[in-house]
Amino acid sequence: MMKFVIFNSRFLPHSAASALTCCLTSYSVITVSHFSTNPNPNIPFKPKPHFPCSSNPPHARLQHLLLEKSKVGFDKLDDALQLFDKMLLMKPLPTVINFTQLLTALVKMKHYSVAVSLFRKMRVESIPVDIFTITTIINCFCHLDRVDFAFSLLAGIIKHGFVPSVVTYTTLIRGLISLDMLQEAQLLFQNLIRFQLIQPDVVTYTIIIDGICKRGNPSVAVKLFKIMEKKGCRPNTVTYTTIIDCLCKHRLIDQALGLLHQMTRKGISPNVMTYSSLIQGLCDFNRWHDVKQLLKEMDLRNISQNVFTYSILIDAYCKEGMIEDAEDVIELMIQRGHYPNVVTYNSLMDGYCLQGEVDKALVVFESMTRKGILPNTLSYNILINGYCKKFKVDRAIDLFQQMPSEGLTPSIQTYSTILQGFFHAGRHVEARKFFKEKMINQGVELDKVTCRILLHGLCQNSYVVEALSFFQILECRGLVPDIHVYTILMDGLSKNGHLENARSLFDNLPLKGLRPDVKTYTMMIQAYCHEGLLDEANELFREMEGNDCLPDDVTYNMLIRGCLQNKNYCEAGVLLDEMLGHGFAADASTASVLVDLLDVQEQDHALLALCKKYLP
DNA sequence: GTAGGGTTAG
Repeated sequence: MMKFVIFNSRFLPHSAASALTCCLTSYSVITVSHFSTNPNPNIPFKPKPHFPCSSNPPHARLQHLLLEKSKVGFDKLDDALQLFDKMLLMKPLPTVINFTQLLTALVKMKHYSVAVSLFRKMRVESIPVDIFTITTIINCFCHLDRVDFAFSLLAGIIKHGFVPSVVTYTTLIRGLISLDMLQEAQLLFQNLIRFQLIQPDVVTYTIIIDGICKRGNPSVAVKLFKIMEKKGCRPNTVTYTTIIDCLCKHRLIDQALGLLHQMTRKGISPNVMTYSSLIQGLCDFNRWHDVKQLLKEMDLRNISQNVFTYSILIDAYCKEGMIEDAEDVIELMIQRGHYPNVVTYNSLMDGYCLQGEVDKALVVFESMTRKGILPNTLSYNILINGYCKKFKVDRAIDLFQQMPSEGLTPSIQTYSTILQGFFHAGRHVEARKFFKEKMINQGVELDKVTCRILLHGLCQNSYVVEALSFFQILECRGLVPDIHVYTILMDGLSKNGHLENARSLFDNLPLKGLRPDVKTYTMMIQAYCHEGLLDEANELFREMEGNDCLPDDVTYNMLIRGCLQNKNYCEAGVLLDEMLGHGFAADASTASVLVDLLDVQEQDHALLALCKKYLP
C-alpha cells in the first residue's frame, strides 16, 4: 500500500490544503511537520537571488553550455557530475536557472535519481532553488514511481511560501496516472479547479485524456476533449494525436479520420505521429487504398515519413502476404535516406515464413548480415519457426546452436518453438529429450506457453502419466497453471482412458480459483459423449449458461454428434434447432455423421426427419 | 536563458 505523506495543514494556505487533502483522503495519511525527502529539514529555502554578472567569461561559457545540454542531455553522466561540482565552487555562484538547466539535462538522460541527489546536495549547500527547480524534482520523483515523495516535497515548499504552478500540478497529475491512479488524478484535477489553484491548460487536459485513453475508454476521452474546447482551451497537435491514436487502437478508424479532417480545418497541423497512428489503424483493416491516400497527403503537406511509419507499412504488408508491396516500401525508404534495420528485415522474414517460403527468408537473413545488420534473437526465432513448420527441425536445431556464437541467448520462445517443432514432426522422443536436457537441466525458466506445448505433446502421444507428473512438478514449483493448461491435461487424460481423473480435476477447478471456459466445457462434453455418458454431457451443457459461459458452435456440434452417435435423435433435433436459432450452423463433421447414419439405413423416423431437414 | 504531454515497431 502506497502511503502519501500529507503535511501539517495548518502551515498551508487553506485552499491548497483542502484541494490536496480531498484528493488523497483515500490513502493512508500521515501528518508530519517536515517532509521525508528533505535530508535536512531545518534548512530554509532561500529566496531567489539577484542574477550575477553574466559578462563574467566563465559564467557566460557555462550559460552557453547549459543551454545546449538542457535540450539534449550530456554525453556522459560523469560530465554532468563534474560540472555540478565545478558550479558549486564558482564565485559568484551560478544562477538558479543554471542549476535547473543541469537538472533538466539529467532528466533528458533519464537519470532521475541522480537529479534528486544533486537537488539534495543543493539543499545541504543552501543553494537557492525556485518553483522551476522543484517542479523538475517533482517530475523526477514521478518518473521514479515515488509520487508519495513528490507530494511530500510539494507540501514542504507550499509551507515555505512557494506557489506551485499549473506545470507543477500537471506533473503530479501525470505521476498519479502513471501509477494507474486515474481516479485520484481526476479528483486532484477537479479540486484544483474548484479551489481555483490553477487554470488547467492544454497539457493538463491532454495528460488526463491520454490517461483515459490508456484505460481503454475512447468515448470518455472524446467527452473530455469536447469539454476542454467548451471551456476555451484549444487542443493542439498532441491532443489530437492522442485521441486519434486511441480511436485507431479501438478500431474506430473512421472517427479518427474525422478528427484528422477536423484538426486540419481548424488549422492544427497533423505531424508524422498523427499520420503513423492512422496508417497503423487503416492497415489493421487492410484498407490499403486509404493508406496510400494518407501517404500522398503526407507528401503534399511536406510531412516526411520516418522509420516507424515505414515499419508499420512493411509489417502490415508482410502479415497479409503482400511481400512485393513491402519490398517496394523498403526501396522507397532507402531512396528517401532511411535505412532498413533489423526490425524491418525481421518483418520481411516473417512474411516469407508465413507464406511457407523459409528459403527466401534465409536469403533475407543472409543479405541482412552481409549489410552488417546484426540479427537478434527474434530473427533466429522467425527462421527457427519457419523451419519447424516445414518439419525441418534439424535445420532449426542448427540455427539454435549457432545463436551463442553470435552472442545471442535463445529466449523461452526459441525453446518453445523447437519443442513444438519436434512434436509437430512426430519426433516425441527427441522432444522429451530436448525438454529435459536443454531446458530443465539448463534451468530455463518455463512460461505458460511452454507448459501448454509440452502437456499437449505428451498427451497426444499417450504419455499421460508423464504429463501428470510434469503437471505436479509445475504446481510444486509455484507455477500456477491456467485454465488452458488444465483443459489440455484433462483432454489428454480423458482421451487416454482416464476420464475419472479428468472429471476430478474438472470438479476441483473452483478450489484452484479457476473457471472453466467454453473450450473446457466443450472438451468435457466431448469426453462424456465419447464414453456414451449423454446425461452427464447434457447436464454440463445446461450448467454452462448458469456459469456465464455461452456454448459456441463447436460445443453445439460436439453434443449434437454425441446425441446422434448414441442414437438420441430427438435430443439431437432439439439441439440442432436451438443452435440454428443462435445463428450457428451444423459443421461438416456433423453433416457427415448424419450421412453415415443414413448409409447404414437406420429406420428411425426421427433420424429421417432430421436428415430431411438438415441435409441438402 | 530554467519545469509538464502524444506511436517507439516485430
